[in-house]
Amino acid sequence: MTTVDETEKGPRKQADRVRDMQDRLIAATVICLDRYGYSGTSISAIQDAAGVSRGAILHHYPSRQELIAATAARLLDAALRPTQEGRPGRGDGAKNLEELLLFYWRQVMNVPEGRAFIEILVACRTDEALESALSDLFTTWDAKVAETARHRFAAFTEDPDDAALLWSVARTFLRGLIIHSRFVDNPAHLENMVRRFAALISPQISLKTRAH
Amino acid sequence: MTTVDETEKGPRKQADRVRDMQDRLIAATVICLDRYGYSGTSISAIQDAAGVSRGAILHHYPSRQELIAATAARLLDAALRPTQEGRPGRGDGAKNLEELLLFYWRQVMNVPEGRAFIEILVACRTDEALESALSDLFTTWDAKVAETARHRFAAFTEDPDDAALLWSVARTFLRGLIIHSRFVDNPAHLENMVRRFAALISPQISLKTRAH
DNA sequence: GCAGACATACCGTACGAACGGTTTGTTTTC
DNA sequence: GAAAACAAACCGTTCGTACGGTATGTCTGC
Repeated sequence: MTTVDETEKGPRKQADRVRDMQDRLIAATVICLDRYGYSGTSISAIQDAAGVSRGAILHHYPSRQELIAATAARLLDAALRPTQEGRPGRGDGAKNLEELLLFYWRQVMNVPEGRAFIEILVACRTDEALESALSDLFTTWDAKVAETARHRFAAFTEDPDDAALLWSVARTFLRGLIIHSRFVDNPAHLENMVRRFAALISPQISLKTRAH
Repeated sequence: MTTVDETEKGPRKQADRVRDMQDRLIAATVICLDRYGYSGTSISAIQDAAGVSRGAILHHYPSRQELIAATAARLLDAALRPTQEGRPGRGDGAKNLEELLLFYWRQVMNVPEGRAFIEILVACRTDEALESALSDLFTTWDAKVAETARHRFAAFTEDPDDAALLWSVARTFLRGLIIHSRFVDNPAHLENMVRRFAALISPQISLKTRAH
């Protein structure tokens, strides 16, 4: 009778409970990083945002740093997907580079997940322990994105790696744009900068038509 | 006899003492921001880096935040100068855009002052008080830089503001490159990205020959 | 020109708050 | 009933800030 699936509430399987709790914790961490920054993302803040007790957090992640690292891993994994498979009806699978960059700006970078990840990246620069815990993840992720870019984009130069290089330049620009927001009061101006950058890069790269 | 200027040591004038102390405090703050990040730049850390007492810091700057704000103001003021007047023999007054961007990357952005300023910018996103204390400074500084860019650069479009827009795009990219460093182990690759970006933007902009 | 009043720069300590992490206790699942 | 999941009280440390006291510089009246 315990194996009967109740759709009401209170998941009974332990594996589900663990997954749900960890999802809640990571989601709360993302929200805190976006709202309060890296230093403001204390265990107490995460506790309040997730609506759980202090012990629950430390049970799944023995230290604050491991929770942050797990959050970074999940964010990287999630950011990998819209590149590989265009999510239907969400704006990816754009026909030109301006549409694609605007999609990335609106749906990947300038969202809580993107801003939270930048907080982690900036913190890694001065946090030795966090950096060493994530550096391997970063390099492999970057290589994976480069490989995807090689398949998806075509550059007008002979160098096959140029498309990947240009795509990393584009991501770098979009990340810088998050920081540049402090100088600009009007969000529309930021999108104009995206469009201007797209105009810069468009003559040098072209979207491959989806083959499959 | 008190008006006789001694060049030996021990500044007697109080105004000199104040200036020297504030210089030391701001320099120490820059070092701490670069090394330990925003959250790690505590009063204790600044105290150790400057080699002064705790009370001396709080005397000149009644709170940690005001010291950070004063540091931001000084960094912005210092960053304004190499654009207006090419410092002799330091690499500015470059002949093409690639040289100029590499100069900015090596001598302005990827230095303790540049990295420290990014820490402040990122902190402003989530620190309401710091943001409101600096937002006016940021907008006026950005406008000043744009004005300088309008005079220094010439864009190949009819829009006179396009040069300023492109220059802000370039600065945004260089700032993003500081963050992108986490993904790259080889610093030479970062300079390659600068060169690739310079190649993107070079056909669209041209350096005005210094008239004066 | 100097003595005393005043203002400013600087120092050391103390206190409240918040943090990360541990320990102990309770509930749920198998 | 044993182990895992969760809750809550607790501890040591560190932070920012405030305050009392001291040294140094500056001004004023005679």
